[in-house]
Amino acid sequence: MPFSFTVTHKDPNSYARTGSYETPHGTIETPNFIFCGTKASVKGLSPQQLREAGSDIILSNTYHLMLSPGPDLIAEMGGLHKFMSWDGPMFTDSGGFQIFSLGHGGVADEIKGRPQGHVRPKSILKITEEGAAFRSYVDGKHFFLTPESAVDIQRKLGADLIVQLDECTPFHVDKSYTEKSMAMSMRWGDRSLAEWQRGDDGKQKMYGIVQGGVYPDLRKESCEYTASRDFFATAIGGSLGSHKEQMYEVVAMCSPWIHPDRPVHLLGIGSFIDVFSNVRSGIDTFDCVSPTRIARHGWAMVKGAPKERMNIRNAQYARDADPVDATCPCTTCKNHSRSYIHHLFRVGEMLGMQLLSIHNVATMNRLMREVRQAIKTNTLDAVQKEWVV
RNA sequence: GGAGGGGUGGCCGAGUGGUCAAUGGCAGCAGACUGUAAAUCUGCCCUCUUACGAGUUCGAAGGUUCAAAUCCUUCCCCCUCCA
Repeated sequence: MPFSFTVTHKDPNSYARTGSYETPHGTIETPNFIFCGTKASVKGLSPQQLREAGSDIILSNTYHLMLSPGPDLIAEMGGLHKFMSWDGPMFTDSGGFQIFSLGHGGVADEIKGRPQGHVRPKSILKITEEGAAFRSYVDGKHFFLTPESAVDIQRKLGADLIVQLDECTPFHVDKSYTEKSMAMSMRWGDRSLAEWQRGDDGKQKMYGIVQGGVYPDLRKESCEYTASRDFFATAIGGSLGSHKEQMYEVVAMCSPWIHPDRPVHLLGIGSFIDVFSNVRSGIDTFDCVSPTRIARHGWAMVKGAPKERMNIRNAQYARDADPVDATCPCTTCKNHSRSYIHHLFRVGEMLGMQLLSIHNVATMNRLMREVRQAIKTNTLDAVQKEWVV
């Protein structure tokens, strides 16, 4: 049996749990973190470096790979695992997030009403019942992504875990739009599932996505929908609110209604505090661009630091001979000083971004290891205090 | 010796009578970033002030003018070309 999910321990006081998640490319322990390699690359890191930093599973994106190099090319090259030389478990996102982000900007832009003035041409053209029409930001060519084509592309990419197409609903829409959008995502879910079942070769399993914005009744309805269908796993998506507390509420309002035997993924979330909070709502896997993105922007994630991190570009680190985090076992912290990495950022050497990416990836992996251990030993509160001040 | 060009805020470099505390870029100081169109973006960046605002600036010193970085005079310093 190439796929299975087994809950190995349940926290008596919350929905928190540990699990063992088996895929054709290996078994991972949960809760775990899935690193974003959107365009078949976790930016700045080789698969070997990811492994060395303790990573178990990575993710790639249907939309971006559809534009370039195209699913047929990847299939011709032996599939995404072989193409990018990652032999572990792999997840692909469906492109649902791009329906949102290419139409509305990023999460922060959308929630804050896009105050930064930085207008990009919209590259999403139209969303209809049939699917979403895009104009490629690469060459302007038109693409039409449907639930069926999203599954077909993901089949050609060949990740272990794939996702139904959904519309990632923005925050700034009213309830009736959110409800209509959710209903369409459900129909897209059925179509995705039908297309997946039609070509099922036993090598992939599919996630259904919970939508419903910040509304408890809609979230419940969406959870019940995914649970009633033959998805292997559940992902929580869509607008999770305008601030962290609201996000935790939205995830928590799903917990009672999500299929309890299936793995649960929370899409796009990944700070320390977010992991602790959402694990208690039963989240088994997370993914987030933040660890690798903020690394490229000079931020090191640090256990127990104020705001969970330090800005290595700050002048105070120019002559600091200590490692980024003396308690961190990663190769960056074992071999390099804050002073050196600060210097690399100052002069724009890409090694700086790479060293911090290694550190942040290793730190997320350490976090997840400690969270798993904490759940098993019922010490989640104490471990959280070590990580989040 | 002759002819010409130029000296602007840490650097490069606009501006050639008022809308100039002075465009830009770089450097500097901070910040944002959550299913990645992100090695991106934002703010600050003479002094004092939270801000309003005030005070000193455009090689130096005088002068013309209601008003000068911009015009005139002298001086100092740099560069190019011809000898």
